[in-house]
Amino acid sequence: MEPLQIAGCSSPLARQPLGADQAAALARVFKALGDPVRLRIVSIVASHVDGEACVCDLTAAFELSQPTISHHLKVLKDVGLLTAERRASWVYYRVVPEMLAELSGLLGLPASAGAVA
Amino acid sequence: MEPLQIAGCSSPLARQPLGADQAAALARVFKALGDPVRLRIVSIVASHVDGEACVCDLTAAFELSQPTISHHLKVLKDVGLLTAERRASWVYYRVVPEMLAELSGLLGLPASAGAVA
DNA sequence: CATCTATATTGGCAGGCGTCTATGCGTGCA
DNA sequence: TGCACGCATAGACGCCTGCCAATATAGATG
Repeated sequence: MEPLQIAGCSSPLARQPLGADQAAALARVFKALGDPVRLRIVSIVASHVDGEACVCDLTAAFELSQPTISHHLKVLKDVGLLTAERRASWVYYRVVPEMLAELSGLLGLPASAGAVA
Repeated sequence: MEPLQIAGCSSPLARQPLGADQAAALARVFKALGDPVRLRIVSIVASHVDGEACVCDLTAAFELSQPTISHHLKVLKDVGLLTAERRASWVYYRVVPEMLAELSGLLGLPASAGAVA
């Protein structure tokens, strides 16, 4: 279960139809973001001090069980959106900026393709 | 089932933790993109001549039944990623550039937060 | 080693999702 | 008016997913 290898698909969606393989790889990432809790987790981690947060920070932010948060973290890590690092008793998660940038660039339009004034 | 109202959340994910409501609204859109077929549909429509494609163009691009394609189109339309317009016997779909731009801006990092050369 | 804390894994369950076939609806045409 | 075509909807079925309680693992501490 590799974290995904988005070859050179930094071009916008509108340039040419996505291949089946690229679409499958990208869909995994979007699906990971397609959950309110996971979206908030990414946001919390990204906006946290030093860009990292431990699991205890996250469990405190939701009314969900610790295993559930751990599960969501695993999903986000598996698709390459987060990385984990253990320090002492705590595990700190960080976002992978390149991955967000990759998605952002993919969705980004080729300059004023339909932008309303 | 309104197509979503992403108020003024054009700021990057990392600025501050997403509220539960914003996260729920955004997750709907990402979830819609979290399917390989739908991702390819968006890409095909976006890259098609005149930026629009009819259902027949899409059914031809997949080895899936016509109702399945129609279902995916409904999902994409419901979250506001596509619009539909009937002309004669055909229904033409278009992407909503503002929606893609919205997502792109949200994922976009606040300038070189970790961009590798 | 015993134990406590922090996190991960397992297993189970209810609900959601993707797909199909069958059918309905709207449009163009003879 | 009737038929053919393009597309949407309805219903069914199997799989995936999100949630939890229970348990396992890893590190710190005594």
